[in-house]
Amino acid sequence: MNTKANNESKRKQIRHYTDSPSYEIDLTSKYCKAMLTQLFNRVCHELNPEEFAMLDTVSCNKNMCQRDLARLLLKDRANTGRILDSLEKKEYIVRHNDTKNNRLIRKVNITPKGEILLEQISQKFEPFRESISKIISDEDLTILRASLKKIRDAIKQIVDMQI
Amino acid sequence: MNTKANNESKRKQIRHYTDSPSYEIDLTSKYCKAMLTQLFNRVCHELNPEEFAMLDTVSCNKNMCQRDLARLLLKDRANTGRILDSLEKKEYIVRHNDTKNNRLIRKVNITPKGEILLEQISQKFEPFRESISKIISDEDLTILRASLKKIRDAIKQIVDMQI
DNA sequence: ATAAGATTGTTGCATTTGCAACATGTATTT
DNA sequence: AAATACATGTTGCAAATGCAACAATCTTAT
Repeated sequence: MNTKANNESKRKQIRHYTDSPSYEIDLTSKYCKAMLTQLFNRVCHELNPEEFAMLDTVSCNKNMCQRDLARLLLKDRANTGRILDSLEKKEYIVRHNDTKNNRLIRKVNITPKGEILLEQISQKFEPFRESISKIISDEDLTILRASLKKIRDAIKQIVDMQI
Repeated sequence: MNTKANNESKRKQIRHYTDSPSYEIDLTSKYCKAMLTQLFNRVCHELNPEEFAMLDTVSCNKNMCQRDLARLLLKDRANTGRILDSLEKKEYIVRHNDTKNNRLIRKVNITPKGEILLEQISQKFEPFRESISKIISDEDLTILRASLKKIRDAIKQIVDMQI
């Protein structure tokens, strides 16, 4: 084969990380995070974006234990517990002890107060959903989501998330 | 119009943040970061992923001042300076004082030692580039990148990044 | 001309995050 | 039965990050 010639040609033509999809995803994620931070600073003083994402996940997944929440959100158990502490203190969630495979766990559920807050915040997001639907077509959005999922699935098989 | 009936129907059907593209991008970015962290732990002890992204950006943008680098990488000036301190101490970059609009600035450039390291790391990334090209078609990758850029551009107009 | 404001980089501090160790209790193995 | 390994959640500490204040210098406004 042409491996040696290939290596020579590759040496000149570096593939930069900053041109990779991974980097663009990271960059875009930073933009999204900056937007969320500013939005919450202006509009919602009850939660920060991390607590909001956790509350939304709790709302979508009833009766889930902390570690499974951590796995969904890709956070470690320690910070998951701390965010839940904060949400519980503000009475947006409740925790109760339960068992899973005969092991003691803490299951989490959203309170009515939490549901109401989530609904209020969801309405404030409406303009952003609309603006995204204006700049990206439905078909492209479908492709975007599918591609992101493919990337996550591929990475899931390579690295161990050990949460 | 049907605004009131519309509101009623929306109240029941909450749009969850965890279903949004923004959330999926954030999640995927966490997967990518986890992969990078594990990869660097195994394979490269000279740099961490943040330093690597900075070095790659410096390599792609000769003679750039620190604040412009911060703007490209979406980091604040403080951390940009700290990462550059580390890279300079390891002799992968050099800084020299210069002026821009008659103001004193520090311009950054990669050293030959830095170029060599970057090339080595780039080659170790090859398997990942290949695996991504296997799971996502070229057309979908083009759409993915374009959509991400559209999202960044839209956010750029809404929020001030003040770096 | 003096004052106010802008640009660049650094420092210090508070918050967040990541990671390892621990406590507790359960399966599994020998 | 004892030992080992696993699952869940918590605690403590180190590292990373974000943010505001500062120093130095230049531009603009009054």
